[in-house]
Amino acid sequence: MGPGDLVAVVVAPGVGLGIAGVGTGPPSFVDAPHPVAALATVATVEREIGPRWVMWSQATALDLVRGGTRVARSWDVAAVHRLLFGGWRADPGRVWGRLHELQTDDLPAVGPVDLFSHIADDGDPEDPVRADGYLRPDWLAGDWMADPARIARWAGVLADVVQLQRGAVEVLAASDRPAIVSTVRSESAAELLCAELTVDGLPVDRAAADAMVATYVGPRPRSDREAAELRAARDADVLRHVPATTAWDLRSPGQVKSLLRSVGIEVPDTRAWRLEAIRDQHPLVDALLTWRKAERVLTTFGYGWLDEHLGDDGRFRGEWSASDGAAGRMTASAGLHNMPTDLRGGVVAEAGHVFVRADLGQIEPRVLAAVSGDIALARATQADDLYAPVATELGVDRATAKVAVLGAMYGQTTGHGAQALRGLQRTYPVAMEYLEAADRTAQVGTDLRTYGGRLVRMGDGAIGDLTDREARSQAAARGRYGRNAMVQGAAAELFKVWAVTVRARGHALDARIVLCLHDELLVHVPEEHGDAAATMVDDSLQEAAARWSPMRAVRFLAETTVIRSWAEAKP
DNA sequence: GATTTCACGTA
DNA sequence: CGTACGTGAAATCC
Repeated sequence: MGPGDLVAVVVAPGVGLGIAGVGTGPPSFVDAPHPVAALATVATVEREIGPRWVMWSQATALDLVRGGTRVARSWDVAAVHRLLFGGWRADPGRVWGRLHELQTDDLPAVGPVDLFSHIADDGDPEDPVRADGYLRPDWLAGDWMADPARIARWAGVLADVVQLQRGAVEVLAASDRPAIVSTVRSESAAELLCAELTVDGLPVDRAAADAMVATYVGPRPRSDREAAELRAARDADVLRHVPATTAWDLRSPGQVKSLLRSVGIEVPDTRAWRLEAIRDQHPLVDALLTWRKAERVLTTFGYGWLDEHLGDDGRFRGEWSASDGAAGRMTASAGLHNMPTDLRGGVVAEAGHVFVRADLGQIEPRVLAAVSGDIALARATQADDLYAPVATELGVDRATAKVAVLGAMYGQTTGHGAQALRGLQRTYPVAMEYLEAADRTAQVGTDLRTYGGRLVRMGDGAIGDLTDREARSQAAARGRYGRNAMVQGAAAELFKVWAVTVRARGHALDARIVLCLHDELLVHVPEEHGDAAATMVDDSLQEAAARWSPMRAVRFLAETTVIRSWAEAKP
């Protein structure tokens, strides 16, 4: 065994490990009932050899990290499955079935009688593979942990699966997506990073966070009764603008609409941007908008939110996914990705530490230049502000150029951007044709594949009975979805290469990524290494771009600052 | 009780 | 009739 060789590992907490070299011999069981002792084996192999660990999914990485063992490299079977076949579900039964070209729409399940019961009963129960070729549902449900022989066998199944995946990746690489080979590595490492983010959490200063919340909803109520009184007082602040003849519920959009009608304001809905436009029309509107802001903080990002997710160790925790949605972006729960910017003052580096905060500048148009191979647009990426040269080329002002470029990537076809769009088609025909080809492909329901090789499935939409108008509208929506997924997806791929490069290079400085936000990284580092870490983050972007980008000529840049609180970042 | 709608936060 | 996501409360559907 040598560095980078594939080694399959399965973790049965409290029982032991199954380990199998891929293509190098029979699987084995490591008997170590104590979780730390079990994982010490992984740690030793990691240190002495440094293989690429094959895992079924991020769940294994979580087991390892929670046991105090972190590994550098992996092959995450679930992540690779999502790349190859799209969608989100990537449990072992589905992965196995798909690789063996079995029907996976309705997988056999454990439990009461089902269509497969007659098959499930025959064959050797110690064989994870049934007579019909599917994996045994009881094994999938956890019976693989029943004894050492099964655990070892389960590692063997994983090793077989990765051989098949490797074959599928090579076929795809040889046909039209050479980048898939490196995407497999970066997406797998992103799963490791997500496991670490989930376990480590984000540094949040409880007192500072409480103070941020207090500016919107006042100090923490001392009792439920006080909370109810404060709530009533906030409601009354809005309702004093109307006669007290009706008991309006401000939390009900329907009633708010009626409430507005009672003062002569007619709106199709009560969304904030719509009310913002008529803020001066009646004092009620202004009061309502202020109330909404406080209500949002109170219900979603208030004291309850902090109590639920902020640990006594000063770390705020959510669960992280490395590739969600159509485009394969990272997602996080517990509101980590939609925390209002106004509350970022609660995110504070620990004593003796600082944050390095870095965000990619104008990532989507730069990525578009790269994946489409548009030489003219690549030339524009040389500028710090890409929209400036685009505006010059088009003979329009910067704002118009920006709206046009964003509109092209999002599929906007109306409004002021429409005129400039024709200029874009003249000046950057390769990039625009790339977007339009994606649009056309998606419109007819054909699957797409991003530059990095992720399958974007288009087949899921309902076809049903539609009027011509509805059908056209749905086709157009699919077109926008498809063209955006190609850009957003490629941007997510580059972002993850950057993030996992920072993860790897950061070790020497004790720098840890604590937040990923689509185009932004927050890195926590001992303060004496702050400047060095900032340089490392910038260097990592150049390294990532060199590895990822199909075009050397495309320039990527990050704005990087050393800060103590996330609020110090420019908005 | 589960699902959908509306609303709003981030990129 | 630009995109993607997560969350909470009310409305709606079993």
